[in-house]
Amino acid sequence: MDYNFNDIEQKWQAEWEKADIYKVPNKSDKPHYYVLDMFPYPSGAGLHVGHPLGYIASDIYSRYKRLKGFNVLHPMGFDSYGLPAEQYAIQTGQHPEKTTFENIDRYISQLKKIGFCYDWNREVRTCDPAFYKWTQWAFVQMFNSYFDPKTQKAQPISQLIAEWETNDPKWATMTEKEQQERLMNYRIAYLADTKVNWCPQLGTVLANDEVSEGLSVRGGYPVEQRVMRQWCLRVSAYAGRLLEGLERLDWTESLKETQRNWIGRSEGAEMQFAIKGQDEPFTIFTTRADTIFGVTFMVLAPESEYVTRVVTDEHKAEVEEYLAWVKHRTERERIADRRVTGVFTGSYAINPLTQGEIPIYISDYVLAGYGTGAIMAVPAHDSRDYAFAKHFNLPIIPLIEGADVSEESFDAKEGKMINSGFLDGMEVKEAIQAMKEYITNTGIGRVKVNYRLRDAIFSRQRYWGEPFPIYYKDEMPYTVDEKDLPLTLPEVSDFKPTSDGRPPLGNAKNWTYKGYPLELCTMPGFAGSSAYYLRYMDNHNDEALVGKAANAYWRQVDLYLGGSEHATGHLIYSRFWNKFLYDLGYICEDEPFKKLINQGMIQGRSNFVYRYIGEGATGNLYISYNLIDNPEYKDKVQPIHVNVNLVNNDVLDITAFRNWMPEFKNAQFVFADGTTIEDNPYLAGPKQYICGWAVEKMSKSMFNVVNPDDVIAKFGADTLRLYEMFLGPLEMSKPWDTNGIDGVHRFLKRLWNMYENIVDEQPTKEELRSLHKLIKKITWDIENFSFNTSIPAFMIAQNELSALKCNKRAILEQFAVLIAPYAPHLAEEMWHRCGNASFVVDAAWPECDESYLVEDTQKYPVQFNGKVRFTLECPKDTPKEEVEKLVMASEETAKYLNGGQPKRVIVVPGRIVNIVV
RNA sequence: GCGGCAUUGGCGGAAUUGGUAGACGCGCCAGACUUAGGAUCUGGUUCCGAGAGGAGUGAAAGUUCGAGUCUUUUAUGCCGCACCA
Repeated sequence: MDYNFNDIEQKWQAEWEKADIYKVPNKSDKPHYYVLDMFPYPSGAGLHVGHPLGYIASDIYSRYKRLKGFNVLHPMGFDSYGLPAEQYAIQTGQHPEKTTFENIDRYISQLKKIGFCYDWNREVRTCDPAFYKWTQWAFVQMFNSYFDPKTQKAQPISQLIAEWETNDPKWATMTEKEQQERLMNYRIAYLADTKVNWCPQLGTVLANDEVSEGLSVRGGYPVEQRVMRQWCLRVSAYAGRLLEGLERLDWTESLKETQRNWIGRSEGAEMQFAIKGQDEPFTIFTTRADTIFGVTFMVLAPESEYVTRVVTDEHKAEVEEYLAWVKHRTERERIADRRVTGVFTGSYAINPLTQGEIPIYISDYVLAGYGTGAIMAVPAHDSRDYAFAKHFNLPIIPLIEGADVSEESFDAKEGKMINSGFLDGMEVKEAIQAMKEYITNTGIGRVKVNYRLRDAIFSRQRYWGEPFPIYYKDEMPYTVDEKDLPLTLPEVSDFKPTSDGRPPLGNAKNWTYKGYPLELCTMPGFAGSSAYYLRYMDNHNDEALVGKAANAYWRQVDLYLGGSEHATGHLIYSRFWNKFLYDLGYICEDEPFKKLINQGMIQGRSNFVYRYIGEGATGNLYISYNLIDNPEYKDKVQPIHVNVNLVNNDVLDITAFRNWMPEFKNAQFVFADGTTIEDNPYLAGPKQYICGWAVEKMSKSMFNVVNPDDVIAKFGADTLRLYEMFLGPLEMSKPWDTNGIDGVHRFLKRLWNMYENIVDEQPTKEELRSLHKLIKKITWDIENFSFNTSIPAFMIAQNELSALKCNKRAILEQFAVLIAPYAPHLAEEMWHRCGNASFVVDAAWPECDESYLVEDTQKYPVQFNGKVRFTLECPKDTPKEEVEKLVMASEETAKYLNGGQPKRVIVVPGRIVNIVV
């Protein structure tokens, strides 16, 4: 009986679709469970074999949960607004909607072939007006809300207005524009002049997580700093809650740590320093208030608002020159070039404790966006201050006993304080505490918590994104009425910016609302992905993002699977977005994703041929990998990537290679045996050309991309699913190596062959033991997301049952259920072969009966000094003392004791015996 | 610099509470069937050694009757953050 995976898979996929068996109701007596995959951005290249890894794992889990009696929500959709489609549109003139939809269609067809149990009735697309209506709606809510620091919650901004109307006489006297400007300082979605990452090549600003080392993540173009008026989301207000919420999440420690770093909480103090000759003091932030006796200068960020106040006339020219120089530097230059730079302002601050005068400098090592943009410099105990002090010859006062600061600063928070007035003799930690109390009591400062997390810049000067539901009246923004949402993306004559530099929406006709101009920017990629998981719960609801009942039923994502590259972007933004909706009472859970697993990256496994470039090279001769270290070829070959699809088990398909590209048409080879003559390939094997290999990123340019469609055509979706899991632990990154796939494919064939003549006989004890061992193992594996170890367990069980010539329905039927999450098509066929008319998806997960696992005898490995010498078999539940007697009486023991006496005999019941000699 | 994760045969990896290291698969070797094999089946395959035996989980030390697993030090690789005061 042939394993005709093609027929089996197509047949069942059609049956499932016909019966709509993956449709999930929003109401059920069953317990609910929500399994979510991070939805993909449908790129033009289609899926490669790395993409479905997480989808397969979550599919196994979903199917398992369903078999366990849960109502499982397992949806899929598409993150379909974004830069690549628009860049492509600019290059080709094709509408991004067209290419996006084509890509989505391709993704869907690829995904469907793999046999996932997605409820496609729930599909969402972020570029669909019915979806982005709710993205815009959420933005309007953010515009109309403020963050109340007392309750640490978002509140309607009407409350703030009401309070000002009653308690702030100034409010009534303000013009509408002034009122709007004031409100703008409170709104959760607000307009502000901010320093942004401007990417000239992309023609847009980018969020911090979209920039890496001064280059755009998408495209790798240079990014520069610019001040622009932008929409921002007050994410930073939620910093404390975002940090604290991590405690309650079942995420990996490394991911939580990444988020903690990104949020960057630091506890310190704000302190006021008087400026000599001025009335108004200025404020600095420090985590080391204890070092105030060692302050020898102050530093302001170049963009600090204090700068104009402290610059004296004599230093004005010099300062302006420095500020101009700083301004022209790009982020990239600053990162690359960390020379100490700075300029003296001419002013002096007064140390509030010593009353000493300390010079005020400006330097770009102090960041305007963090703390107050001003610091007190303690060169002895901060390496950055130290470098600055050395450069400008400023004094360095050590504050910790025994610290040698002649060569470098002593940054550690340990040791006894010296030169520090009333702090002398204290440990650093005590001193920090004492100083905090001192500044609080004397009023020269206050204890303050600072976060590194910045507000999210939310404007993009692009076309292919959600339009802002905002229009401008008297230059102030107002929201489009909710009844008029969605505000649909208009057609434009050109996807590029307008000739006068306005964003592409400037090319749209009649882009107005109530006669006023609409916002020209669109929202960033993360807008649509920030609440999509809520929309799946109730995606056909026209009245709300998610209906109360649906949300109360599903509550939150129980299991979220995706790549770790979203640790600081998407996973921060959606937590923020979720908390905001929670505050306003639209949803019932404060955190969106209860448990989160990052699947590892699948790397490519590249293959190489070695072109001979030594003496007399024709450029047409290729040396087999096993020979390249021979003296005659060593250092005379050049590795060339070869398409991995032309290679099998590292053996090159010569004909396919010659046909691959014109330059290889006449390729000649030195084969593995050292000869160049191509003999009849049917004769005596090794006329083979062996390719070298390396693990690299999976990419087109390395010719190591493997398409799941090809794998499915050759081996079937079930083999693909099993093999992806078999590769290794889900969370590890690992290379895709098609070589091993035969093993699992053969296993499925052998399994399939067991279902030929099924009989209704009573299973034997051995058969039941095999089955129940398997039930126990697979259940444990799935519960613990250890999918890779299930495949060997199936193989072992199949081997055992096949050795027992098992063809009993009672066993084979259960086996089919167990393997159904992994290989759903084959399992369905096997299930039906056992005589079932229902779908295996609706079967019940088998329960392990431990009584079948009990063995009659117990094997004890017997160790001598920790080394196993032999095993002793004795009846089950032999008492400890009895086991010891049996061991000591054994001939083998006498042999290894060699006449000596054991010092000690350790018997661990049910486990092992160790004899110490 | 800070933080997280990893390191086990030729390769991917297994070992779930400290208890027989190398399961399972690939590859390789031998055999069977075969005109043929990139098909199928059987056996072998950590290293050294003919064997008895010895060594062995990146390295070093420690705890223990017993360590891949626990502790300390250290090396290498991957990932994240990084002038955040």
